[in-house]
Amino acid sequence: MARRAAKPKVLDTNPAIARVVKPVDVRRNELIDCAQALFLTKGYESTTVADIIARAGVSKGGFYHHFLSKEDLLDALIARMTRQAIAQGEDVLGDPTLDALTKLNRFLDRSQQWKLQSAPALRAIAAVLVKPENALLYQRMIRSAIAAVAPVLSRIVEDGIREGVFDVPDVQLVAELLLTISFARQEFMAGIFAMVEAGRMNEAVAMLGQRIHREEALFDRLLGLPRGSVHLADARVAAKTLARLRTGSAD
Amino acid sequence: MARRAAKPKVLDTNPAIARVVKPVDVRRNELIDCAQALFLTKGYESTTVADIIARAGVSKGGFYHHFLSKEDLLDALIARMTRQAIAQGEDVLGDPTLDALTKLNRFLDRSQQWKLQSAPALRAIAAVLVKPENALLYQRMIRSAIAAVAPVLSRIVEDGIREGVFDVPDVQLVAELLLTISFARQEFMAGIFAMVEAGRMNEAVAMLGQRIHREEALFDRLLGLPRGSVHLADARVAAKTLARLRTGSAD
DNA sequence: GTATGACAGACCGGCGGTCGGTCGGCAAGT
DNA sequence: ACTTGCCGACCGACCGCCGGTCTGTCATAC
Repeated sequence: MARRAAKPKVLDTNPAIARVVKPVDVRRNELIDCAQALFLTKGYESTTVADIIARAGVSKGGFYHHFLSKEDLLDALIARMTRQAIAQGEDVLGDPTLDALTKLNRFLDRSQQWKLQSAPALRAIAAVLVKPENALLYQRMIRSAIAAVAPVLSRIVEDGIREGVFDVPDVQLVAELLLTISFARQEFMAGIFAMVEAGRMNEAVAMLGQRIHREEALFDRLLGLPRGSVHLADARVAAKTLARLRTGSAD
Repeated sequence: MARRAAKPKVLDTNPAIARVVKPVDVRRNELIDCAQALFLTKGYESTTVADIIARAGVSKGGFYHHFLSKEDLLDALIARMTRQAIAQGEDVLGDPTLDALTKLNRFLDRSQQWKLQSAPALRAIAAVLVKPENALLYQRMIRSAIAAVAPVLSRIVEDGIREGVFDVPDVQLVAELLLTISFARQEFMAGIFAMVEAGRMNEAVAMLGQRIHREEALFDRLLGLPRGSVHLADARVAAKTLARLRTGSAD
């Protein structure tokens, strides 16, 4: 029997499955939601568009009506994540009464807070993201985040220079470096999480604390600040979060 | 006609195509050679194993006899490149009469020399590597290179600390940062190359020179050295290389 | 009613990977 | 020196699956 014989003459007449029509934004976001959940658990390459549409309850045609390709969906996902990320923490920047160093520290504290409260999710995400097969996903996220946040950081640094407190040779470069360090921390954290799950809690806490202090020193240096100016994160709080993480893990 | 009917009863009897047998190392390296050439021109994803075997004159079966998968071949390629990279420049490190700063500068100078003499190839490679579809290739190369070179750099930095000249909070972290900066330069260079090809040579030279000076300042700072200690690259030489690149480009 | 756009799903080409089969070259037996 | 036998390098038809296309259908707005 030839393959092409079964031309779609009459289809979609199945009354059991009702066709649901939704506003474009809703459908788009539903698809992005599903994709996000799948990408961050199975990885980008391993997730097929069949997986996505199955979870979203949409057909292939529906999918490609909203997105040009699988990668186009990834773009949309990254864009949404980036938008959400920069939305929070804009208020800190707007306050003109704050000096640059305070702004920076508040900014760092803010992101620390956010990381803590979403630590369980981040643990899983970090584990997936570090896997080599997700290089594309990883790179896109980081580049997009850097592109979005670097200008914000640059503003703060420029303020600091104007105030005569910061001293940096290249604002843009330093801002990107600071962010690069922050993202490199993700790989470090993947190791820490592994350690915690292996039961070597004390060791993990010690390493994390040390890392934080050393990164702070690096930040100070890069920004031309006296030692102890930048406050990256509280080591005790971080330790507590790790402890909470351990009890929360299912395996 | 059913698909499976054409079972391979008798095959490979075509006398026109002789079967060539080669030593394993030779074949493996031939395949890696072809893959390298293709990956660095077409990109990793766009290169199919059909492309590779066509170029190498080997069958599918031959390919999978030597490699477990396309990614396994990539691993082998990266490993070979890394091996070659660390092979050169080992002599600098071995010289015990040199102080750490001199070693570092020689090390940087050495890699600068290498980059200059292979500039045309690097231009093409940079253009391909920066494309998002090659994220895997890019990430693997960088990670492998960092993993290989970081210990070498760390050694130098540790020597410098022992000499009381360098002052860094975290040797490993700083070494990785230095390398990260160096690799981030590749993206910067892609922009410079584009500028050169657009005919804005003066602008490109100026930007490159500025970048070099600023990176040097950053290196000094990260290593706790007085300004002007680290000599990354000669701006004039770099400018000349750019000029040579322009005439050498085919388009 | 009718135009429009959201959605359905059979289909396609091509990809990475598999598998039964083939044959060159070396070494042991004579 | 000639045959034989074996091993592993090599072959290529085939497979399953995946991203993407295309024809066709239906809900909704006007």
